[in-house]
Amino acid sequence: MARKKRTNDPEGMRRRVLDVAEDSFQARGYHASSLGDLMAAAGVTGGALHHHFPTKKALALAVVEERVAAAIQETWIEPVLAASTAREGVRAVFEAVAAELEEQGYVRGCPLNNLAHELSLADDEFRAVLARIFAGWRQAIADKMRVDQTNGGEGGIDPDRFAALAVATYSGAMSMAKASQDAGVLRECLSGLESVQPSSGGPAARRRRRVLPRQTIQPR
Amino acid sequence: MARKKRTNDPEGMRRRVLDVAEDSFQARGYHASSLGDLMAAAGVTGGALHHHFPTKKALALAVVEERVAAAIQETWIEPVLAASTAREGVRAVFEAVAAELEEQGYVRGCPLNNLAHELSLADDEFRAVLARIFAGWRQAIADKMRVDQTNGGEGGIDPDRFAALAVATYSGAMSMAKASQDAGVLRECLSGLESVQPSSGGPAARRRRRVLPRQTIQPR
DNA sequence: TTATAAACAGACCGGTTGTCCTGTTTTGTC
DNA sequence: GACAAAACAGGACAACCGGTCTGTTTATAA
Repeated sequence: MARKKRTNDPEGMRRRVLDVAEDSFQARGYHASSLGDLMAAAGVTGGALHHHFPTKKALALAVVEERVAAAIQETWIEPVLAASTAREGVRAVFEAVAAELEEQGYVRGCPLNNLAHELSLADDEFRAVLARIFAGWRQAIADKMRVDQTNGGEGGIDPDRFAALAVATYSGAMSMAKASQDAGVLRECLSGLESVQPSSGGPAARRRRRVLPRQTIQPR
Repeated sequence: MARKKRTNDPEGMRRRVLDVAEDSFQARGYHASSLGDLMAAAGVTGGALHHHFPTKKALALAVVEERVAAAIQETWIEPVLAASTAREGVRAVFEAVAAELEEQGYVRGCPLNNLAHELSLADDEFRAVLARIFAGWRQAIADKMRVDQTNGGEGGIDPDRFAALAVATYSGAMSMAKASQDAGVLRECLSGLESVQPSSGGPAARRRRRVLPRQTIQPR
C-alpha cells in the first residue's frame, strides 16, 4: 500500500487560501463567503486555515492588505506613474480596464470598492485600511500631476481635485458597470472626464479638509 | 383583567417592516441584517413578516423598488428637474448632500450604491432592478440637459456623457466618503466636476452601447 | 537520536439563520 | 350571525456558520 506523505508548505498553503478568498470575496462578498466554501475550494482543512488565519476577519484583513492593495498598485498606480502624464495615465487605465472587461464578458467590479462598501461600516479596522488604500491611490495620481505641472504641462487645475475626480469617476463607473453588466459606461465616463479643462475650476483652490467627529459614528 | 385587543393594520405593519429593513440594509447591508433583528426592531412576529414578505429576498426587492428608488427620486431627480439647469441641479445636490453629511457627522453611503454592490452579482433579479434605477437616474439628468440645450444654454457637451459622469462621480465620491468617514471628498469631486467644459469633449459624440453576452455571466 | 515547535488534520459545539407550519384572531361580505 | 379570507402569533426545525479543541505529522535544531 502506498503510504501517503505530507509536505509542509506554509507559504504555499497561505497563498492558496488567499487566492481563493480574494476571488470569493470579489465574486460573492465577505459575508456571503463561508469559511467552509473557502476551505473546500482551496483544499484546506479547518486546522490549517485556523493556523494561518485565526478568524475570518484576520483572513479578510490579509486579503485587503496584501491582495487588494496590490491590485490597485498594479492596475492603477504603476501604469499612471509609467505614463507620460497623469491625465494620459488615467485615460490609459480606463481604456485598458474597459477592454479587459469587454473581453472577459462580465463585470465583477473594483475589488477595493466592493469590499469598502461591505466592510467600512461594519468594522473600524477594516475601514481604516480601506481608506488608506483609497488615499494612496489618489495621492499617487495627484503627485504625478504635480510633476507634470513642474515640467511645464497642465494648467492651473488642482492635482488633488483631479485625482479625487478620477478615482471617484472610476469607482462609480465600475459600480454602474457591475450593476448593468456593461462596461460601456466606463468609456462614457472617460470621455466626460477628458473634457475636464486644464484651466482652473472654482474659486482658486481653497483647502477643504474637515474630518468628522469620531464619537458619533454609526449609532445603531 | 384588561383583555388585549389586536388591530389589523396591514399597510402600517408593512411600512414599519420596510422602514426598519431600509435602515438596516443601509447601515449593515443585506447579508449582515438578520430577519430576527429586523423583527425585533420593527416589533413584528415571524408570522406577520412572512405574511407580507415570504422570503428575505422579497423583502429586499421591496426595499429596493419602493424605498431606494424613491430616495433617488427625491434627493436627485426632483431637485435636478426643479433646478435652472442640469449642471446647476447637480451642483446643488452635491452640496446639499455634503452639507447634510457634515451635519449628521457620519457617512452611511448611497443606498443604491450600497445594495448594488452587495446584490447585483448575487442575484440577477436584484441586478436588473438596480440597473434600472441607475439608468433612470442618468436619463433624468441627461433629459434635463437636453432641454437646457434647446433653450440655448450648454454647448456641445453630450448630455448622456455628462449624466454618466455626474452619477459616477457622485457614487464614487460617496464610496470614498464612506470609507474615510469624511464628506470633504464630495466637495472636492464637485469642484473637479464643475471644470468640465461645455465645449465638446472627445471626437464628436459617437454612440457606444454594447451589452455583454448574457450566458457567460459570473462563472463560479 | 531527541526535544521542541510549527504545520496540519479533523471532529465537535453552541449559536444563529431563514423558512415553514399550525393555530388563532380580526376583517369583510352575504 | 355565518363564513371565508386575510392578518397575525409563535413555535419548530434543519442547515449552516465560525470558532475551538485535541491529536498527529513534519520540520528544525541541538
